[in-house]
Amino acid sequence: MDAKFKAINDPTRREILQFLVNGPQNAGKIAEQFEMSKPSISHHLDLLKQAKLIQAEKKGQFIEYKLDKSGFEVIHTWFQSFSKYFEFPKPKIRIEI
Amino acid sequence: MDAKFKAINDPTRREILQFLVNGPQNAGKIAEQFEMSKPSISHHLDLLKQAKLIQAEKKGQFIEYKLDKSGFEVIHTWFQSFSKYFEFPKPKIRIEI
DNA sequence: AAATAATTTAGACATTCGCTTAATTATCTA
DNA sequence: TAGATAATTAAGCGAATGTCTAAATTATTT
Repeated sequence: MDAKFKAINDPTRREILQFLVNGPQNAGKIAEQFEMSKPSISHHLDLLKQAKLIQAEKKGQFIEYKLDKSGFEVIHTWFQSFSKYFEFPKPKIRIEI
Repeated sequence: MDAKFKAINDPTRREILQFLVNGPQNAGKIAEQFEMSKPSISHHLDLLKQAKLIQAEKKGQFIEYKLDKSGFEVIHTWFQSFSKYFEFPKPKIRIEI
Protein backbone atom coordinates (compact mmCIF):
# COMPACT_ATOMS: atom_id res chain seq x y z
CA MET A 1 0.00 0.00 0.00
CA ASP A 2 2.64 2.47 1.09
CA ALA A 3 4.78 1.55 -1.90
CA LYS A 4 1.96 2.42 -4.31
CA PHE A 5 1.28 5.84 -2.88
CA LYS A 6 4.97 6.52 -2.72
CA ALA A 7 5.31 5.48 -6.34
CA ILE A 8 2.65 7.83 -7.65
CA ASN A 9 3.90 10.69 -5.52
CA ASP A 10 6.70 11.52 -7.95
CA PRO A 11 5.87 13.49 -11.15
CA THR A 12 8.40 11.61 -13.26
CA ARG A 13 6.93 8.28 -12.23
CA ARG A 14 3.43 9.51 -13.01
CA GLU A 15 4.63 10.55 -16.46
CA ILE A 16 6.12 7.12 -16.99
CA LEU A 17 2.76 5.55 -16.16
CA GLN A 18 0.99 7.89 -18.58
CA PHE A 19 3.53 7.06 -21.27
CA LEU A 20 2.87 3.36 -20.83
CA VAL A 21 -0.84 3.85 -21.44
CA ASN A 22 0.12 3.89 -25.13
CA GLY A 23 1.52 0.41 -24.79
CA PRO A 24 4.55 -1.49 -23.51
CA GLN A 25 8.00 -0.02 -24.01
CA ASN A 26 11.54 -0.94 -23.13
CA ALA A 27 13.58 0.97 -20.60
CA GLY A 28 15.61 2.84 -23.22
CA LYS A 29 12.54 4.21 -24.98
CA ILE A 30 11.12 5.28 -21.69
CA ALA A 31 14.33 7.02 -20.69
CA GLU A 32 14.39 8.90 -24.03
CA GLN A 33 11.22 10.69 -22.99
CA PHE A 34 12.96 12.39 -20.10
CA GLU A 35 15.86 14.76 -19.71
CA MET A 36 17.26 12.67 -16.95
CA SER A 37 20.01 10.09 -16.62
CA LYS A 38 19.19 6.48 -17.39
CA PRO A 39 20.09 5.27 -13.91
CA SER A 40 17.53 7.65 -12.47
CA ILE A 41 14.84 6.32 -14.77
CA SER A 42 15.92 2.81 -13.93
CA HIS A 43 15.43 3.62 -10.28
CA HIS A 44 11.98 5.05 -10.93
CA LEU A 45 11.04 1.93 -12.88
CA ASP A 46 12.19 -0.18 -9.98
CA LEU A 47 9.96 1.67 -7.52
CA LEU A 48 6.99 1.39 -9.88
CA LYS A 49 7.69 -2.31 -10.22
CA GLN A 50 7.89 -2.81 -6.46
CA ALA A 51 4.54 -1.05 -6.21
CA LYS A 52 3.15 -3.48 -8.81
CA LEU A 53 2.08 -0.58 -10.99
CA ILE A 54 4.23 -1.90 -13.82
CA GLN A 55 5.57 -5.29 -14.85
CA ALA A 56 8.95 -6.04 -16.37
CA GLU A 57 9.63 -8.72 -18.94
CA LYS A 58 13.07 -9.44 -20.25
CA LYS A 59 13.17 -9.75 -24.03
CA GLY A 60 16.69 -10.61 -24.99
CA GLN A 61 18.86 -7.58 -24.51
CA PHE A 62 15.91 -5.40 -23.68
CA ILE A 63 13.54 -5.15 -20.77
CA GLU A 64 9.98 -4.36 -21.64
CA TYR A 65 7.75 -2.56 -19.19
CA LYS A 66 3.99 -2.41 -19.15
CA LEU A 67 1.26 -1.27 -16.78
CA ASP A 68 0.23 -3.77 -14.11
CA LYS A 69 -3.45 -3.83 -13.41
CA SER A 70 -3.11 -5.38 -9.96
CA GLY A 71 -1.49 -2.33 -8.39
CA PHE A 72 -3.98 0.05 -9.92
CA GLU A 73 -6.86 -1.96 -8.58
CA VAL A 74 -5.57 -1.65 -5.04
CA ILE A 75 -5.45 2.12 -5.36
CA HIS A 76 -8.87 2.08 -6.95
CA THR A 77 -10.28 0.16 -4.01
CA TRP A 78 -8.79 2.63 -1.56
CA PHE A 79 -10.29 5.44 -3.53
CA GLN A 80 -13.70 3.80 -3.60
CA SER A 81 -13.77 3.84 0.20
CA PHE A 82 -14.48 7.55 -0.04
CA SER A 83 -17.51 7.08 -2.25
CA LYS A 84 -19.64 6.77 0.90
CA TYR A 85 -18.98 10.44 1.21
CA PHE A 86 -18.83 11.59 -2.38
CA GLU A 87 -20.40 10.63 -5.63
CA PHE A 88 -17.80 10.82 -8.35
CA PRO A 89 -18.81 11.47 -11.95
CA LYS A 90 -19.87 8.16 -13.38
CA PRO A 91 -18.72 6.85 -16.73
CA LYS A 92 -21.26 7.56 -19.41
CA ILE A 93 -23.08 4.56 -20.70
CA ARG A 94 -24.80 4.18 -24.00
CA ILE A 95 -27.63 1.84 -24.66
CA GLU A 96 -27.85 0.69 -28.26
CA ILE A 97 -31.23 -0.20 -29.65
CA MET B 1 -1.64 18.13 -8.40
CA ASP B 2 1.69 17.46 -6.75
CA ALA B 3 0.31 18.60 -3.40
CA LYS B 4 -2.50 16.04 -3.58
CA PHE B 5 -0.26 13.08 -4.30
CA LYS B 6 2.14 14.26 -1.65
CA ALA B 7 -0.73 14.53 0.80
CA ILE B 8 -1.96 10.99 0.31
CA ASN B 9 1.55 9.59 0.39
CA ASP B 10 1.70 9.66 4.18
CA PRO B 11 -0.07 6.89 6.15
CA THR B 12 -1.11 9.21 8.97
CA ARG B 13 -2.72 11.60 6.51
CA ARG B 14 -4.54 8.74 4.81
CA GLU B 15 -5.86 7.65 8.20
CA ILE B 16 -7.06 11.17 8.87
CA LEU B 17 -8.97 11.12 5.59
CA GLN B 18 -10.53 7.77 6.45
CA PHE B 19 -11.47 9.06 9.88
CA LEU B 20 -13.25 12.02 8.32
CA VAL B 21 -15.41 9.74 6.19
CA ASN B 22 -17.50 9.34 9.35
CA GLY B 23 -18.16 13.05 9.38
CA PRO B 24 -16.53 16.38 10.28
CA GLN B 25 -14.36 16.61 13.37
CA ASN B 26 -12.30 19.23 15.11
CA ALA B 27 -8.53 19.12 15.29
CA GLY B 28 -8.45 17.90 18.88
CA LYS B 29 -10.68 14.90 18.18
CA ILE B 30 -8.60 14.03 15.18
CA ALA B 31 -5.39 14.26 17.19
CA GLU B 32 -6.84 11.94 19.85
CA GLN B 33 -6.93 9.17 17.28
CA PHE B 34 -3.18 9.13 16.95
CA GLU B 35 -0.25 8.57 19.24
CA MET B 36 1.44 11.62 17.92
CA SER B 37 1.92 15.18 19.13
CA LYS B 38 -0.75 17.73 18.31
CA PRO B 39 1.62 19.95 16.38
CA SER B 40 2.45 17.03 14.10
CA ILE B 41 -1.22 16.38 13.43
CA SER B 42 -1.72 20.08 12.87
CA HIS B 43 0.99 19.98 10.23
CA HIS B 44 -0.62 17.00 8.53
CA LEU B 45 -3.96 18.79 8.52
CA ASP B 46 -2.30 21.78 6.93
CA LEU B 47 -0.87 19.69 4.10
CA LEU B 48 -4.25 18.05 3.52
CA LYS B 49 -5.85 21.46 3.42
CA GLN B 50 -3.30 22.82 0.95
CA ALA B 51 -4.08 19.81 -1.21
CA LYS B 52 -7.78 20.67 -0.98
CA LEU B 53 -8.54 17.21 0.33
CA ILE B 54 -10.02 18.70 3.48
CA GLN B 55 -11.65 22.01 4.38
CA ALA B 56 -11.30 23.87 7.66
CA GLU B 57 -14.02 25.90 9.26
CA LYS B 58 -13.53 27.85 12.42
CA LYS B 59 -16.28 27.27 14.95
CA GLY B 60 -15.61 29.40 17.97
CA GLN B 61 -12.71 27.95 19.85
CA PHE B 62 -12.56 24.91 17.63
CA ILE B 63 -11.60 24.28 14.05
CA GLU B 64 -13.70 21.75 12.27
CA TYR B 65 -12.28 19.73 9.42
CA LYS B 66 -14.17 17.84 6.75
CA LEU B 67 -13.40 16.12 3.47
CA ASP B 68 -13.22 18.38 0.42
CA LYS B 69 -14.72 16.88 -2.70
CA SER B 70 -12.80 19.12 -5.09
CA GLY B 71 -9.41 17.62 -4.34
CA PHE B 72 -10.69 14.08 -4.56
CA GLU B 73 -12.21 14.75 -7.95
CA VAL B 74 -8.86 15.84 -9.33
CA ILE B 75 -7.27 12.60 -8.23
CA HIS B 76 -10.23 10.68 -9.58
CA THR B 77 -9.79 12.31 -12.98
CA TRP B 78 -6.12 11.42 -13.05
CA PHE B 79 -7.01 7.87 -12.19
CA GLN B 80 -9.63 7.69 -14.93
CA SER B 81 -6.97 8.44 -17.51
CA PHE B 82 -5.80 4.86 -17.09
CA SER B 83 -9.17 3.39 -17.89
CA LYS B 84 -8.19 3.33 -21.55
CA TYR B 85 -5.92 0.55 -20.50
CA PHE B 86 -7.84 -1.14 -17.74
CA GLU B 87 -11.43 -1.76 -16.94
CA PHE B 88 -11.96 -1.22 -13.27
CA PRO B 89 -14.85 -2.90 -11.53
CA LYS B 90 -17.87 -0.79 -12.39
CA PRO B 91 -20.49 0.27 -9.93
CA LYS B 92 -23.45 -2.03 -10.18
CA ILE B 93 -26.49 -0.56 -11.84
CA ARG B 94 -30.01 -1.79 -11.66
CA ILE B 95 -32.60 -1.23 -14.27
CA GLU B 96 -36.10 -1.21 -12.95
CA ILE B 97 -38.88 -2.31 -15.19
C1' DA C 1 -8.44 41.27 33.26
C1' DA C 2 -6.44 36.93 34.16
C1' DA C 3 -6.61 32.04 33.56
C1' DT C 4 -7.61 28.22 30.68
C1' DA C 5 -8.19 25.72 26.41
C1' DA C 6 -7.53 24.78 21.31
C1' DT C 7 -4.59 25.12 17.79
C1' DT C 8 -0.74 26.77 15.11
C1' DT C 9 4.00 28.51 14.33
C1' DA C 10 8.98 28.14 14.95
C1' DG C 11 13.20 25.81 15.32
C1' DA C 12 15.87 21.64 15.43
C1' DC C 13 17.11 16.94 14.15
C1' DA C 14 17.29 12.29 11.89
C1' DT C 15 15.62 9.94 7.89
C1' DT C 16 14.25 9.51 3.23
C1' DC C 17 14.33 11.03 -1.60
C1' DG C 18 15.89 12.08 -6.20
C1' DC C 19 19.63 13.02 -8.73
C1' DT C 20 24.38 12.36 -10.66
C1' DT C 21 28.65 9.74 -12.20
C1' DA C 22 31.17 5.45 -12.20
C1' DA C 23 31.23 0.52 -12.13
C1' DT C 24 28.87 -3.95 -13.23
C1' DT C 25 26.05 -7.50 -15.53
C1' DA C 26 23.94 -9.44 -19.50
C1' DT C 27 23.21 -9.86 -24.43
C1' DC C 28 24.09 -9.37 -29.21
C1' DT C 29 27.03 -9.25 -33.36
C1' DA C 30 31.11 -9.10 -36.35
C1' DT D 1 35.89 -14.17 -28.50
C1' DA D 2 36.33 -9.11 -28.45
C1' DG D 3 33.74 -5.09 -28.67
C1' DA D 4 29.43 -2.64 -28.59
C1' DT D 5 24.78 -1.99 -26.65
C1' DA D 6 21.01 -2.18 -22.90
C1' DA D 7 20.15 -1.78 -18.46
C1' DT D 8 21.08 -2.05 -13.50
C1' DT D 9 23.66 -1.48 -9.18
C1' DA D 10 26.66 1.27 -6.17
C1' DA D 11 28.24 5.35 -3.85
C1' DG D 12 27.67 9.99 -2.61
C1' DC D 13 25.39 14.50 -2.05
C1' DG D 14 21.97 18.34 -1.34
C1' DA D 15 17.03 18.96 -0.62
C1' DA D 16 12.70 17.62 1.28
C1' DT D 17 9.98 15.11 4.87
C1' DG D 18 8.15 13.80 9.41
C1' DT D 19 8.66 14.21 14.01
C1' DC D 20 9.44 16.48 18.41
C1' DT D 21 9.50 20.34 22.15
C1' DA D 22 8.75 25.02 23.25
C1' DA D 23 6.66 29.35 22.30
C1' DA D 24 2.99 32.12 20.27
C1' DT D 25 -1.79 33.04 18.91
C1' DT D 26 -6.74 33.08 19.32
C1' DA D 27 -11.01 32.33 21.76
C1' DT D 28 -13.66 31.30 25.97
C1' DT D 29 -14.67 31.41 30.77
C1' DT D 30 -14.62 33.18 35.40
